[in-house]
Amino acid sequence: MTELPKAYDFKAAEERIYRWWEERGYFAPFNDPRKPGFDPGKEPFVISIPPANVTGELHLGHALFVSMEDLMIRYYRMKGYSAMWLPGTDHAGIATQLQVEKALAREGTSRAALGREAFVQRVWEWKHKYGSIITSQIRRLGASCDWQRERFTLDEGLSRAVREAFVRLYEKGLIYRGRRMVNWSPGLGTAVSDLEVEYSSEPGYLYYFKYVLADDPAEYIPVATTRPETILGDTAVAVHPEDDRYRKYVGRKVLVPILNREVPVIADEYVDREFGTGALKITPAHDPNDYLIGQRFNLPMINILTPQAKINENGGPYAGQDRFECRKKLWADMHAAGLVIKEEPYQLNVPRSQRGGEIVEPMVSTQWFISIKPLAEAALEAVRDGRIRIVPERFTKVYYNWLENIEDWCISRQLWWGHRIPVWYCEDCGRETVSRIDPAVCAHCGSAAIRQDEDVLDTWFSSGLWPFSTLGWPDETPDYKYFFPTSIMETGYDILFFWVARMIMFSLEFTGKVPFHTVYLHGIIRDEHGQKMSKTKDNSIDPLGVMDELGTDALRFTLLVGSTPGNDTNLSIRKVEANRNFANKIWNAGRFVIGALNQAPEEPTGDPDWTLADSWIWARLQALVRDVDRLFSTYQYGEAGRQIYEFFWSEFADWYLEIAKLQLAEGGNRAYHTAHTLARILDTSLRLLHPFTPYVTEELWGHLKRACQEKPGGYSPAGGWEEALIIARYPEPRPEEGWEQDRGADFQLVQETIRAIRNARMEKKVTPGLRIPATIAAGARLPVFQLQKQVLAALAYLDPEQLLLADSLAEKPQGQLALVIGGVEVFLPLADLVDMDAERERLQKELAEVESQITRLEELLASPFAERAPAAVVDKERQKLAVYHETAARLREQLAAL
RNA sequence: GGGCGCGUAGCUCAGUUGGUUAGAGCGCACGGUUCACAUCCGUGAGGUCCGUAGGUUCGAGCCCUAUCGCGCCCA
Repeated sequence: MTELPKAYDFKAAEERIYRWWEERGYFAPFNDPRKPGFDPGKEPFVISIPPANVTGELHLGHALFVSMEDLMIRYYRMKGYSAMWLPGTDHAGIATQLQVEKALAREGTSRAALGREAFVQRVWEWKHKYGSIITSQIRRLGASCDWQRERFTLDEGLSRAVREAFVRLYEKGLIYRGRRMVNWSPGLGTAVSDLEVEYSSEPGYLYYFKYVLADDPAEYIPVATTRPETILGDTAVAVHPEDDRYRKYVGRKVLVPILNREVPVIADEYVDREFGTGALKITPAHDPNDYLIGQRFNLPMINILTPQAKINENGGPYAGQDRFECRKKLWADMHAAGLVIKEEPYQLNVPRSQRGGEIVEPMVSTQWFISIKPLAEAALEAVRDGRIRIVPERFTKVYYNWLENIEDWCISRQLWWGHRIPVWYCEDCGRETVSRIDPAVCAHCGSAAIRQDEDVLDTWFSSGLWPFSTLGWPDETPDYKYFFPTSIMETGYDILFFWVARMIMFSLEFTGKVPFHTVYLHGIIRDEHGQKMSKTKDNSIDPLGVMDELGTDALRFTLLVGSTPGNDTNLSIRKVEANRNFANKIWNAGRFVIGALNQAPEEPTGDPDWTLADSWIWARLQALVRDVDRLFSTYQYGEAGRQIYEFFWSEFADWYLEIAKLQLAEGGNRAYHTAHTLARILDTSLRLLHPFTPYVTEELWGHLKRACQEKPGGYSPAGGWEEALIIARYPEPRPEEGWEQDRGADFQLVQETIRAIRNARMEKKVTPGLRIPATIAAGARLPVFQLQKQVLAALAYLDPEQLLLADSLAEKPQGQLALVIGGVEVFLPLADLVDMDAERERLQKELAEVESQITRLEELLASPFAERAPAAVVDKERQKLAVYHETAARLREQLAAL
């Protein structure tokens, strides 16, 4: 028999429990294809973790997805599935490379100085040193991942998968290298994909200037631009073919300002006559739309920028200047040359790099691309035909929309950290060798003078293979055969395109299967007032600090219960505090139950004779189990958590525990069966709660189990105790037995009576703790009240000696406070406290309220409602009306008696 | 320009397939040293029916239309 501490000490418990779970092997699937006795017929439940950046640090986004996925995996594990949650990290090409470069800069050296090989070596060292920080932080959240199966995108196996995928796509002609417009990040010195660019609305200017006709210096076409420096790369001026203002110029030449290069005036439908001057300068090398027009008209592309976004030799006098410096200088020179018309303030749509936020330049560059349309088609079909379901459903539309309008994906990055592109160029014959294993010679001419492409692949390319590459693909490993396709992909809606869509495309392409049957999308965590958390706003919450302060369970429960599918969640410390209190509530209710068990009789002395409270709490528990089951099956995890919370605190702790105290005090058979009920309700509650708050429930469950086992008298559940709560069976719903409604109604009446008396005591300022007399006229409910006399007396603070129960009273007690609860009347002799006038007023007010309800219901029942609505609904209203009638009658009697 | 979400108590949010004048936590007011818990217990106030206006229906916070405000995604 151990004394539990008064408050739940999560600090002492969490680490110990986590270690114990892991050591005992509970995180591994119980049915493991790598182990003897494996049964391929048992259904697995599998989640692959969204890989965290290997150099990242835990933030609330991690905390949310880890909590969600752990909730799912624990639930299905307890439901008896062979649950497997595969953890891992990705190499986060840009982020990691930047971190290491920063470190190098502090040491006074640089990537360039080190050279490629040494640099990559350095990054690996970095990874080995810091790479486990994020995973250890994920562990702190209680994540029951199968760490034996942990993967990293640059692992040998996953690298092989990347290689295989690349080669297959290349051989199918779906990967190509080309000179095309890409988004260029000057600071990073690499191309980025369309998705990695964010557009922000910022104030700027629209610059109006003159494009002078080559053959007539007196004439000009007015043109407007937001980026004057791109004038240097102009190769045409375009106007709308039906624009009368400019039609006459089409086919003639104009002079590029300052450079005086001759460029044609062309006519194209694309030009918006309303915008600016209605004439458009065309810079095919530095604007995506101009690029398309350039191709249509076969215009030359003049690149004016270096990779660092300085003006190159094509910029004439401006060569060597930074892009923004050039903007100013060029414009000043045009001013001086009389070419400027005006500037006006204009709201720009500035493309910025998702990482770092610098302005991205559209630039023509040679890169590798995937022809994505054929893959997209298959991915669309998989969702359309229901093989994959997206939760919440509205995101399917977003998914369709993106895939239907998808552009080829630029997959090469000018970085060193990542999967190097497996293409070798021959210096002799000039052709490409693409190979699964590094070639020694050119596949075409046999020359040894080959060199590998310098670039690496977009990190998302390897992430796209994640659900199957982590299971051994391209090999048909036992893991792959059993665990793939996985079950649910749980992640944020912000990476639906980046990751989810690409996994689906790749999986269908390479494995022929969908990677998962369900996509569950969660939202973003914001601060208390819905603001996005950011370092600059100083409103971010550090999950590690919260866990230190308030416990992991509190944080998890807050995130889980506070979020609904697909919606953002506002988090505040106050909420976490409230849930820390909940964890403590669980703990203390558990302490009470365990204490009760310790003192309870060893053996029953007879069959159970269930009290009203016993029946009620049991019925409520079973209803809860049914609700939770239903809610889990529809992904309403938050609602499930709320309902368990509500049950545990407001019903079990607030009511049943209080009544149990009385029942335990009776001793004997009643005490035995009460303790038994307490144990069963607590056990079931802990099971229900475990996926939400794993630590406190596991800890307490262990104590409960021990306390039960110390008693020989059968306090344990029918099926016996499992080793640990994490692998215990989740409560299964069972149908109602028929008695629940009536017993529930009886108990509710008792509750209402107690509340009414408490309220009256409060209003009349009766000394707390003073036991007062009472008379109750319960009518037909008399038997219920007779049985509940003790409960009533205890919870409403009545004097049991002076608690009179009757079905009706021949004469109303005089000068007493009278309460009406349905057909039940309660009289409290608070003579010196009762002001008759005030009483009359109170009763009249109550009566008026009840009468208005009666009128409302009578009208309702006289309306078409009575015939049109289902009988059960009508019946419910009729019963309500009957109760109101009774209440009104009692109130009138009392008024008359005053 | 297209699409989506949100707008419910002072604050932050829940609200099963529409069933009948809505709930929680925090906050607030008042009262509590009852042997599980002050990280607590009890009582209460607070929404003139759920942004606004219409509509469908016997019945709408939940469905439809329009409109206002806030936010997001895509172009």
